[in-house]
Parts: sequence; structure tokens; C-alpha cells
Amino acid sequence: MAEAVKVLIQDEAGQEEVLVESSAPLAAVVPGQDPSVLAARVADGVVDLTRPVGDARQVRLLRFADAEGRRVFRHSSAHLLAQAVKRLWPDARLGTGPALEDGYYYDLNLPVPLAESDLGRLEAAMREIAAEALPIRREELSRDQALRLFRERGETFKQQIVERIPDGTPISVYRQGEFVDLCAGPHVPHTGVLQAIKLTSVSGAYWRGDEHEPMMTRVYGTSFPSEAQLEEHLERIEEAKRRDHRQLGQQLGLFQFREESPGFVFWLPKGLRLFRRIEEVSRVLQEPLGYEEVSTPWIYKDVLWKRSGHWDHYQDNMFLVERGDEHLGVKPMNCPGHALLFGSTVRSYRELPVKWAEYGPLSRFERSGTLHGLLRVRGFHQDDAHLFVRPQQIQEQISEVLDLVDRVYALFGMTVEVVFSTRPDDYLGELETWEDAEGQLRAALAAWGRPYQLNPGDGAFYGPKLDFNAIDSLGRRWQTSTVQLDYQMPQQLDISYVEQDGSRQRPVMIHRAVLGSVERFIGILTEHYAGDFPLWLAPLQVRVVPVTDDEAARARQLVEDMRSAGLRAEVDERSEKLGKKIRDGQLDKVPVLLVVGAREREAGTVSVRSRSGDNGVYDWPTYLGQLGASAAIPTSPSASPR
RNA sequence: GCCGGAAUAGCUCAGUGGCAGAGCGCUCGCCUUGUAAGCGAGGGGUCGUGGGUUCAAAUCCCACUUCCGGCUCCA
Repeated sequence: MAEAVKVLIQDEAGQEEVLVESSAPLAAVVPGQDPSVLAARVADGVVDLTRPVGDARQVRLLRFADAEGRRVFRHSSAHLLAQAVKRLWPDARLGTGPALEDGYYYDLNLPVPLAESDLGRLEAAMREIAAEALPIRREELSRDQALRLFRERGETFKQQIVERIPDGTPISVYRQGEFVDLCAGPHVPHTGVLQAIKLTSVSGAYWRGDEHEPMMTRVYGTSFPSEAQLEEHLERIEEAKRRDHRQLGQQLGLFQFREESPGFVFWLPKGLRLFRRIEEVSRVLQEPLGYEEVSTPWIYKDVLWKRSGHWDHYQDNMFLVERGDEHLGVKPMNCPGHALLFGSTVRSYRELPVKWAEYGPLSRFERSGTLHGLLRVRGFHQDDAHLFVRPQQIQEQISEVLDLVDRVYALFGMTVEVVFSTRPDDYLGELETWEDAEGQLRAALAAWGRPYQLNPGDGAFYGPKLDFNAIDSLGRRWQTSTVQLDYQMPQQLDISYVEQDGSRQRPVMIHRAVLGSVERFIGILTEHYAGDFPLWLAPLQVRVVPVTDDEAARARQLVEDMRSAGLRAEVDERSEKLGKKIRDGQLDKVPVLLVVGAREREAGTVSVRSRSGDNGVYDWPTYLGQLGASAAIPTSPSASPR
């Protein structure tokens, strides 16, 4: 009972209305059978082009350029990968294979270990299947039919998934040639659409993400409609690799890691200059807000950790020391120490808020496989502070921290995103207190006036929190810090202040770190700037390059002038060609190279070369003044020169 | 911690069972340089550590350490 219906086709170019049989597949409404159309969005969601038009009256055509079209393309690529694996290893059992932002993966249980060197073979098999242009067909089954199908095929993992689907839910599978996969879809019309394919890596992944479940082999890949787009993507990956802070740290002589102390950083002089500069930024910006620095012990007896709750909740992440009868723990956080100091004397409400900062070393025993350059270490420093406040001061103090976060990240040309995590199911304390705290956080966020993401139920058991993601120059997100309200620590360590009415009250502790770990932050900054630190931050700001050995004396004089002005400068005195010294200066990513020869000496000038090239000749005393000014921390972002 | 891979000179890497190599860096000498690599010579190695197989191991096998890609974790 085919009936002709009017369908409105929407495409990026515009829309048109066509008349089509309702029993025809959606593909029939695609103008000119355009092969770049991968799927369609109708009222029910994104669907296959093989689906009948049915009662759809508005159809949006999806291509690779659409995020939804891209997901379909990548998901079909994952099926292609799984099919290729099954052709090479028929005993392989399928797990799951979703699309990712930039590609896809498939988790499989394989009879043999798979190495990255096997990926070429696998890619070849994928290309073969693509060349076969197998039609991809959807089938709907009952739960029993699906169970039987996957049991017959020995797909035990798929069986597990089906078993978890409630009875009565329609189940879909997709077939392409000999391959069948349990899948909600949708998919591209046939495998020939999947043109440019690349498998990128292979690794292990727990089944269902649970470390008690078996380990699957996960193969990662990406795919594009054309080789040119694939090339472009691989080029972006190369760019990210060139920015890898571990590589730049080695190349620029900033820091090292050594086998003798896994997870701890060896800072070289240049790296430590960066480190100190970052700390300076933190101090300069927060001291006017009434922060004061304290220094507390880094090893405490188990008694303290038991009182603070770390012994029960955090012991696995602590370095423990046993010395005779004493059990000691190296601090993973500053809060208990700060709370002890706060409680060491009677505090009046007049003193609050108390804001104590500490940059000292923290140690956390991270599992060996989680260490990653500066981004995940066992020994680090935070721009940590604890605010002891009266409950009614929460909002104003959070607002102040939000403002500080904005100003700090603006210095580095980064913005932040905020995630607000609220009361979890297993919360401690009074419901009323929680509601008040969350209300104050919400008010502070509203005053801040920017959108934020809500993460209900993801707060800490002791209080709600705000997480910050910094966004770098490549658009990548990095979790840098959290601001957490804590009602438990003051109680556990029994600290209080005297209220206006003479009563003893518990302060609320606000844990906050703006940069988070300084180590991690430097790793992020290195990648953000690709090692081209701005002048005010660069470990070496100026290198003087004498044209001949005869100019070395003046070059040294210039460096002395600069050092007196507080600049970080040095001379390249090697007996090398000018071109060589320029090249090395560029490779060392020095912001300013001053070329000085006989001409400059006679005229009292310097020839300036920045990272972008020759900047011309300047009068030395004038230029020195300018340099000094632009090398200062640009506390007002508009005044920040790169 | 788990899965897979890797470890050779200071750095980046070549070397698949038979005398340990290259480029850069380093030292010395020559050159005296004008905006991205001047020339020559020299020094430099427990081939990650320990065990095994073999007439013979950087190379094959086992264990450990560390790193890399992920997973898990990151109150």
C-alpha cells in the first residue's frame, strides 16, 4: 500500500520538497544519489538510509561534515575493523566498538597478542572489505533470537550485553557480508563508503571498564572520506607530538625523569626558573587578596592521618614510613597541617576569613602505570591554599576565587570551563548545610556570569566542589584544579572560632588551588605555547650573538646591563658562523636574539631578532628600557606582549 | 596494578647470532664569520639489570627495573 508523500529535504545548502513513495528507502530522497550522504536525521533520531521513508516528513541529510554523520562514519569504520579482525582470527570474540571524537576503537578478545606491527596487515584487510563494498543491512530481532544468534557464533561478550537488555526491547543487529554485530546503529549504506583508514594504536582495556573483568585487546583507528583529510588529521597528531612537553623538556633542558626516582621531577636550572616564575605569578596575584604563606611539616604521625580520615580513605595513595615503633605518612595534601595551625589558638570571627597558602612538596603514591611526564607525578607542588571562613562568607570567597582564576588564566591566554559537582548519595553531614553550601556556590557562579556544567551527585563526600578545565591553544581541555567546600575536616580536627555572640562555631574550610600542581601546569603550558614561552615567562629571555669574536666583550657588557635590569640573558660566545648561532637560538626558542657586530658597536645599537625574524636595529639604552618593561608579569592582560 | 610495545654514546636513532655504528652535542685545532647548519681531528658504550640458550648474544628465551600507548585510578 505504497502511497506518495511529500518530504522536506534539509541539507546544508538549503531545503527542497520532494514527492516519494512512503515505502521507498530514505536513500531515494537523496538528490542525485549523492554518495557523501551517510545517514539521515528524522523525527525519531539518526537513522540508516536503507530505512523506509514511512511517516517521515522532514529529513535532514547527514554527511561527514556533520558531527552526527561523522559518528556514523566512524562507527561503521569500527565494524569494518571488527570484521577484518574476524577474518584474520576467526576465534576472536567481539566486545564493543564505539565512535570517538577523532576516530573509533573496537575491543576484542583475541587468541593471540596483537602488536602495533600487526596493524598494517589489519588495515589491509579492512581496505579489502571496503573494496568489496558490502551492503550494510539492519535486522531487528527478539531477545531470544539475538541470544541464539550470538550463542551460535560463540560471541560470549555480545551474549552478555543482550542478557542485560530488558526483555521486550527490540534488538537490532547489522550485517555486512559474513559479519554480524549487535548494534543500535545507524550505519553507512555499504562498506565502500569507508575510504581513508588508519589504525593508530593497540592497547588493553578491561571489559566493561572494570578491572575485575577480563582484559580485552583494544584497537584504535581513525577514518575519513578522503586520503587528503586523513593526511591532515595525521599532521595534527604530529603537531601535538612536536608539542609534547616531555620531548620539549628534554630538548630545551628544562627537566628530566630518571629511573632512580620514578614519578619525581629533576628540575634543571632553566626549568626551575619557569617554576619560580609561575610561583611568583601566583603570589603576586593572590597576596593583595589577603593570602598569607605558611609552611607546615611534610611528615606526620599516623595519629593525624587517622583523625583526618586519610588513613581510611587515602592510605593507598600515601608514602608511608616506618621507623621503629613509629608509623609516619608523607603528606599528600596540606589541609590537615593547616587545620592544626588554625586550631592552635583561639580564633575570633574577626580574623575570618583566614587564607593560608603553601607551595611545599606533596607526595602521592600513584600506581606505576598512571605516571605520565609532568602531568601525572608522585611528587609535586601546588599553589595550594585553605580558606577558613564563616558559613555566610562562602559566596563572597568563592566569587573572589573565581575572579582570581579568570585573571590567572588570562595571563597565559587560556580560558577555563567550570564543572559544579553537587551532593553525592553517600554525603556526610546535615542536608540543610549542603543545601546552603550549594546555594552559595550557585550564587557565586551566577555572579560570575558564565555558563558552567552541572555534575549532580559527583561532589566529594565532605562537600560540593567546582572543577576547572583549562583550554589550551589547541583547544584541548586539562583539569587543573578544584575548589572544594569541606565541612568534615574542621570537625575531625575539632577546630573552631568564637562567634560574635560568644559561641564556639565551626569554620568551613575551602580547599583551593588555582594552577593545581605547578609541575602539571608547566607541562600544560609547555604544550600550550609549544615551548615558545612569552618573554615575561621564558627561562632565557635574551641571547646576545656577537658576529665575530672581536665583539664578545661588548656582548658580555650588554648581558651585564640586562642582568642588572633583572632580565635573564646570556652570550653565545662560540666561534661559529652567525647563521649557526641564529639557528641554534631559534631552535632553543629564545624570545629575543641580539645580533651585535662592528656596525652596532660603532652606532651604540643592537640588531634585534625575535622568533618571527629580523626586527631591525635599535638604540641600546632605549631598547633595554623597553625590554625591561615588557618582561614584567603582565598583571593586566591587555598589557601582555608575547 | 592490568594489557601490548620499547630500552644501543649526553641527545635522536641505525644495527636479526660472528670486530658496536651514524648525525647532532662535547673537547682540541683551523676559519673571523652579518640573520636557520664553515672545515678538520679527537674523546665518548657494563648495548637498562640479573639469569639462561649457544662454539659465539646488542640480537634468541626468562625474570626484574624504567619508559611509551591505553585501561583502571586520580576522596
